[in-house]
Amino acid sequence: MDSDLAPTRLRQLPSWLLTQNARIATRLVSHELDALGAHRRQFAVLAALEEFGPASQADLGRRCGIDRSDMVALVNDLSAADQVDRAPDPAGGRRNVVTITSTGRKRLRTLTTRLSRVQDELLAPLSARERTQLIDLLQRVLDGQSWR
Amino acid sequence: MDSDLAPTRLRQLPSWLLTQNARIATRLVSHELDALGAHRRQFAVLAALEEFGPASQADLGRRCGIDRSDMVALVNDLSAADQVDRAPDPAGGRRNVVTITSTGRKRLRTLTTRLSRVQDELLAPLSARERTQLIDLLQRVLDGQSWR
DNA sequence: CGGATATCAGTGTAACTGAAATAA
DNA sequence: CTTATTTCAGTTGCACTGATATCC
Repeated sequence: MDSDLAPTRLRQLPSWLLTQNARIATRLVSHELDALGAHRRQFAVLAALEEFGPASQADLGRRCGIDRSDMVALVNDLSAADQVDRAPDPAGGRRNVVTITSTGRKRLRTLTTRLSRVQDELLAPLSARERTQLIDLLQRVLDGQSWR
Repeated sequence: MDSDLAPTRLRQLPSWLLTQNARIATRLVSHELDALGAHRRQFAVLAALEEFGPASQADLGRRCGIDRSDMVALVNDLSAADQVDRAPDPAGGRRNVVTITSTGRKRLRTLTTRLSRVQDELLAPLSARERTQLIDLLQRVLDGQSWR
């Protein structure tokens, strides 16, 4: 695809621009992570665990924008790779407590550096000032949406 | 999800912001189009046909960022709904010529007004000036990528 | 009884891969 | 033979729905 060949109606439609940008971002990121056998959502979960400490699967889902029902398999995989521990919450309930392991922290560090390289590639057309501007605008659009 | 609860590592990661914004944009758009039995990519194809005139399926794919192999079923559906005509190119080759019909133009007009309402909803947190800024930044990031 | 959670089964869409067939 | 196109078959990741089970 050559996006400069796209119809004006699409090129000026925010929802289309967002999905197309997301598409190329996903492609760049996935390709980068492929070499490590890692997935985008695993990074999100590990980042949430490191920043906020142990959490339930439902919390992780809310924080990362991942459905709780998808979180099950996600935590299964991370747990199988010893990047997180999953244990029933001693406080009771059905709740699990998911904790990042030292292996998980190491993995997170690796993924972080890899991903930051990809961001540079993705945002190459923009100046540093424009990049922070874009980040700010995207955060505000996202924060403006309430759902469920 | 409450995006303001997301880890800093995610909230400042452009690729994550793009995919999350794309997700909510897709949800808003799809929900709006559901009532009409329409799909997002149908709008893209119709828009391309109206702006550039009859085109091959491969051209449509390049213009709209849709894989040629997915374009087959897409044109099948549009054709079944009499929104486009598909005929072998008299110039020869395997190429088809896809043409928008008057039904298709009417459909495109309906979809356009519906979609512009959704954009307002999506970009509600931004001023008019910020919206054009966002559009500009997204266009430039997209244009900066060359692939295949 | 709610209310929150975890889990499972299944669906739909989009994006993509790879190969075959067609025709200049 | 090369190239572009259309088409088909299949895979993957992701988002989502709905139901069930568990626990306070």
